Amino acid sequence: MTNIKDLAKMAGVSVTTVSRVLNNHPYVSEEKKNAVLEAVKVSNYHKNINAVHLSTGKTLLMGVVLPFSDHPYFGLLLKGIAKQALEYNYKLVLFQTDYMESRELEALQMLQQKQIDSLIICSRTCDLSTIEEHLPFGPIVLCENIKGNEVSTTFVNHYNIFVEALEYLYRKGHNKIGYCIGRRSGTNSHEREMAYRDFVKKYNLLYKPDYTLDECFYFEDGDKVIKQIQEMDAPPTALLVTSDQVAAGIVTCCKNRLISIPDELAIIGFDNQPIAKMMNITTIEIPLEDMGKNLFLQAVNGDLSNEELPAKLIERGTV
Amino acid sequence: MTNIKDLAKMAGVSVTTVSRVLNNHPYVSEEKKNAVLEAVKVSNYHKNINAVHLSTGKTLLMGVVLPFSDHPYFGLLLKGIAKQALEYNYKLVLFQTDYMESRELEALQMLQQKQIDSLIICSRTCDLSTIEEHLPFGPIVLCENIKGNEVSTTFVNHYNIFVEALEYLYRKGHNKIGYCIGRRSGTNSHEREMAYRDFVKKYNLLYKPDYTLDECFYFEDGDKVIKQIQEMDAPPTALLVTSDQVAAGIVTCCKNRLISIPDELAIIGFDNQPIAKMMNITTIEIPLEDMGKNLFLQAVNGDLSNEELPAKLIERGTV
DNA sequence: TTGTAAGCGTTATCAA
DNA sequence: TTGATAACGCTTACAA
Repeated sequence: MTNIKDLAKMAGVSVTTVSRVLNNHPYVSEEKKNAVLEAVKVSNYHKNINAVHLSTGKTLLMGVVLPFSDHPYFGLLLKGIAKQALEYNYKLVLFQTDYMESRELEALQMLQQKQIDSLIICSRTCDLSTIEEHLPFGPIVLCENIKGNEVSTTFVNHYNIFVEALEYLYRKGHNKIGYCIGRRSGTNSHEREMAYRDFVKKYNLLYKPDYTLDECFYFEDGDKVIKQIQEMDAPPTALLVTSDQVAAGIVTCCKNRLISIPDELAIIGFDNQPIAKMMNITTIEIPLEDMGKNLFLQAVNGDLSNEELPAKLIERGTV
Repeated sequence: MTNIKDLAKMAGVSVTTVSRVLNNHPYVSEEKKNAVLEAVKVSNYHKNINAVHLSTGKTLLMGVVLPFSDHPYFGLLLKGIAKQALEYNYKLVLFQTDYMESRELEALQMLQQKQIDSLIICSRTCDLSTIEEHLPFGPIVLCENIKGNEVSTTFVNHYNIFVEALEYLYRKGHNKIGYCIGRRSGTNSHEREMAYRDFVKKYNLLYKPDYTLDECFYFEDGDKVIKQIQEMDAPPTALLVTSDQVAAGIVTCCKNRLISIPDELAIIGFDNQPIAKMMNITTIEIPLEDMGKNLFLQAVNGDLSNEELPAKLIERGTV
């Protein structure tokens, strides 16, 4: 495998000159430049990027931590990140964690080892303190509502969104409202629970623990939700579903079982994914792609900021 | 940032000894080992992995090229790859191409530059000759039915699968059969078209170009399919749909429009994703996760092989 | 069991 | 405009 030294010999110049040509630096005569370029061509030369990294201390690699790569929520977020990455000439290193802390630690370790320049954590399992410990090694940005810390964040306000959606359902006459989430832990889930509890308190409703349905990630989980609801003696009349896929699954299942929507059960989805539009599902639009873009920018620039992006209720046919 | 030299000084040993300790090599006295470990701890030392890469010529990084990261087909494939990667202590570098050749070339370039050790291309846009040109720089494996070449491949036989499915529908009394695919180009699509044409010829059926519906990727594309079908003067009575998501979208759309399945329209999906089970869709099971695993193994080991994995018809309620 | 020193392939500093 | 040469931080013969 030819290297820069070989090129220098072939072109009859110094390695410095070769490096200059390779990196488009000024102060190289046209003549020598062509000689180098010619040598590159005939030798089929390619830079060893690892040497570049070692020398420059940069990798143009950004890590992205997410629990599942096969979920549309993260798919969309990733899309936004990837778009910016392309523009900035960065490559992405994916860490699919399945919510296992050990996988997150691997990503943090790669940051320490300078294998990646910075890290975006789309959904976190490890402690915030663990994150902070790794901050000296490079920018880490989070996708959750945390402010005034050392970490940059981009997020939507899930508390406000939840309150807004609950109030909307309440105005429509519902007072038995349940909600579906992915996992119970995590900042987002915590915010939602707070919102729900505050809502229940405000209107003097009964707080029922089983109105909170967890482990709802995919379309097919809709089945499970309906099953669980039907076993209750006082099932909710409306459901806040934090994923359009799950909402779509619920709607489908209801059609199969001849449960009328929204009469017997009202549904509000989340994200405003294409599937929600197709199935005419009322949903909360989350600007996932924009969030991805913003996360990337925070990560490359390494500047500390906490940015809230707006969400919006989209009224359709399931409420 | 402390380096191996600093550690050596701190522990009162040579850099070699430090390196030995760091890599668990034998022939280090317990005493010196502890001294080094202590130095590592107090200095909060972390290897610069780029130096390791430069020195060893390896990166433990594998590239994965796929068109969309937000599609369940590739999600499942990726899952299989990721599982093996974990076991082999490899990290994955993701290249989301949106079927743009330039993105594929970026991946190939990273292979040339030794930034990744090997490359898995889940779906290809560039020429096979382009792939072959890059083979000297590291293993490249493909997920399509190509044999006897320089490249390793793992695939299912889409020709046979299609024939089998078409025959099955024919036996069930269908002779106006259409099919939905993603893109028209690519080895898989080509195989399917061949199978379809051969089937049509075998049974002396009329070949109708508009029975081939392309750009079907997601659930929401089901709508489009039904719309297109309904505009035909002689619409197909059965559809082979190369993605369970799209099949599910079609089934959903049919329910909305009171088109009876399978009486008015029979559907066969592909992949046997969870959504197919939930919606009781007859489908062809493709061992995507296993394929992912196999692709990874071929890529790490760098041995040349072409492996066909079996697919299986799963009879459910849509035919 | 330990250490010296020569790579690995770049970039960057400095002098010419 | 050019070129020596010293980093960058690690691994690994080879010698002791």
